[in-house]
Parts: sequence; structure tokens; C-alpha cells
Amino acid sequence: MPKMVLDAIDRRILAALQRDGRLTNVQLAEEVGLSPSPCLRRVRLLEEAGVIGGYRATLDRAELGLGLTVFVGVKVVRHDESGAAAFRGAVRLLPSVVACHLVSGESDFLLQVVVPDLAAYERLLLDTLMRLPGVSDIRSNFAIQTVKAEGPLPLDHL
Amino acid sequence: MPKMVLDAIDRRILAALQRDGRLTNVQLAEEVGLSPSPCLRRVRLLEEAGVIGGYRATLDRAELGLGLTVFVGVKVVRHDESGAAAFRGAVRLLPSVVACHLVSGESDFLLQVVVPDLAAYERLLLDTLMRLPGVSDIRSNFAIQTVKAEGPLPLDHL
DNA sequence: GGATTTCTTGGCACGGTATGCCAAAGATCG
DNA sequence: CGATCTTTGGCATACCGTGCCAAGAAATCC
Repeated sequence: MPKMVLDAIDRRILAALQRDGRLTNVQLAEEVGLSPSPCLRRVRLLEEAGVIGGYRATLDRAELGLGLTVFVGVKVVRHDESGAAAFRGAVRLLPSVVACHLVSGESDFLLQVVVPDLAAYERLLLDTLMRLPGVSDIRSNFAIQTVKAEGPLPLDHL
Repeated sequence: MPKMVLDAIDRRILAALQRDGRLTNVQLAEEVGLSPSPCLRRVRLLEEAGVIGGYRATLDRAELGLGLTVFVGVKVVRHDESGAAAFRGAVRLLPSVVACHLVSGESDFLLQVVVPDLAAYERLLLDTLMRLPGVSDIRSNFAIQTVKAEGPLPLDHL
């Protein structure tokens, strides 16, 4: 994946599509100061280069009855790459786990889990998470309030 | 916000738009087994009810030169509301902080920070994060590998 | 059980949009 | 300064979004 060179117009395009992914190409073109044709071409290039990975509708968790977000720190038994691979594969298959990162620090993995309520989390924790391969310790941090979620990526450094 | 009643077709619509937010209404209609007219109406209703909060392009962090993701645990001096409100307001204005939750457990706030490199994080940490109002302790957990990011919300519980 | 009411669907028409193509303008480099 | 390469803008066509109305299905009520 060769890193693409982005100019000021590309940055404006990305910022606009990050704000509203369903912008019409005509609207987008006007917003970035281009005519529709070259604007659409730039968007296609950004998509093909992988800068734009895709487009997603962002859903409201509360409206969907997903009232509980939990950040779960997981420690695994160390020095076992096959075990860690198994853990990653298992986590990827869990729909309730919307994010998972290998991290430095106290925990080895940091998961973001979304469930309807505490009862659902209890089931997930006891029946699934604690039984994942190689897990030695689990720490649950419940989200009490969301200050900022899924904020746009910063582009000012370009 | 009265919770909207969602049937199987609505669920399919949400799943499809979560997968590809730029789906044409015609494509979407065919995918969920409806003709375009009622399909579009349902999408509009979901938008107005707030179930669909918006549409966003998902960008590739590595391609944008945002190579470093850090999960930052922040402790504040007290849970007194004025201090916490100041902290939240300040965090919301930081572009590098893409997510921030008030959480239970060791830390009070859990932040997700996205920066180009370690030098940028050092500057953010020393010049900004440590000077935020009421901060008493900061713990940085660096993302080493992303197993799953921004996964779709689970809808099977409906 | 049947009729009425209410909600949802599907088709149609029109205005707007996406998209490929070509010429013109601009930038780059020797 | 001139040639080459890149990017832009406009145009034409096919497709799509969107509002409207009638037909169908579902629920309700007597």
C-alpha cells in the first residue's frame, strides 16, 4: 500500500465525507471548490488507494436497546503466539465485541463490548469471555457516560 | 425519544447500511426484499427517529499517517461536577481525542487518542493532557495491534 | 364473521445525480 | 521557452431519489 500524496483539496474531501458520508458528489464538489467530474475522480482514487476504507451508517446504541458499553481489559497467558492467535480469532467472531486492540500496559488486550444490559454482559462474561483460549484475568470497566464517541480522525497534521 | 419498534426488515436495513452506508436505495430495497418506495420511507423514518444517527466515511489511519493509537486512562481529583464538566468540555475540543468515556474502575475517564507518532503523543501528553483541569493521574496504553476496529453494532438481540 | 378503518406497499413520473469521454487549461521539466 | 504529462471542466446518457396516488394487507370493531 504505497502512501498516497494528499493535497489540500483531498483533505477537504476527507473531512467532508467524514462528517457526512452520504454527501452528493455535486454538494461535495461545491464544498471543496471543484466541479463534479474531478471531484468524483478524486474520491474514487481515495477509495482505491484505501484512504477511504468504506462508508457506514452510525447507529444510536440507546435507540437499539444497547444500553451498556463495557471496556474490558484482558490478560492472557504469555509467550504463546498460537494462543494469542486463537484468542484474536475467537474475539473477531463475537458480535458484541465491537473493538479489540493488543495494547501495552496492565492488560494485554483491550476490548470494547456492547450489550443490551448487565444481564447480557454477565452471560457474555461468564459463558464466553472467561472461556476464551488463554485468558488469565479480566477487568471490566463500565461506560457511565459518553463524552465523545467515534469522533472524526484529525487531518490537520497533513 | 420514544423507542421505535423495529421489525425484521428494519433490522436488515440497518445491517446493510452498517456494512455499506452508500448503498443505493434500489440496491438496499432489493437486498431487504422490498420495492424502492417503501424502503426509502423506512430509511427516512429510521433517520428521523434517530436510530440512524448519520453516515460517515471510515478512513484508514495508517494511510493518513496516523500511526499511533493510544488508550489513555485519566484520573481526576474529584468527581465534583464542575471540574468534570470542564474536563469534558476541554476534551471535546481536542481533535486527537477521538473517543472519551466516563468509566468505572481504576481510571475515571478512558480516552482514545490518535496521533501521527510518539513525538506527537509526547507533545499532546505534556502540553495538553497533563494540563487539563483536575487531572491527577494519566496512564497511557499504546495500541500495538488492532484485532478489530469499529465493528458493526450487534443487532441480533432485537 | 364481516365490514370498516388504518397502515403499508408498489408503480409512475419528474427532476436531480452519477459517470464516462473529450477537449482545454495548468503544471512540470528539461 | 517549448513539450509532455497531469488535472480540470463541460457535456450527454443512463440511473437514481422522491413525492403522489391507488391497491393491497392487517388490525379493529361491531
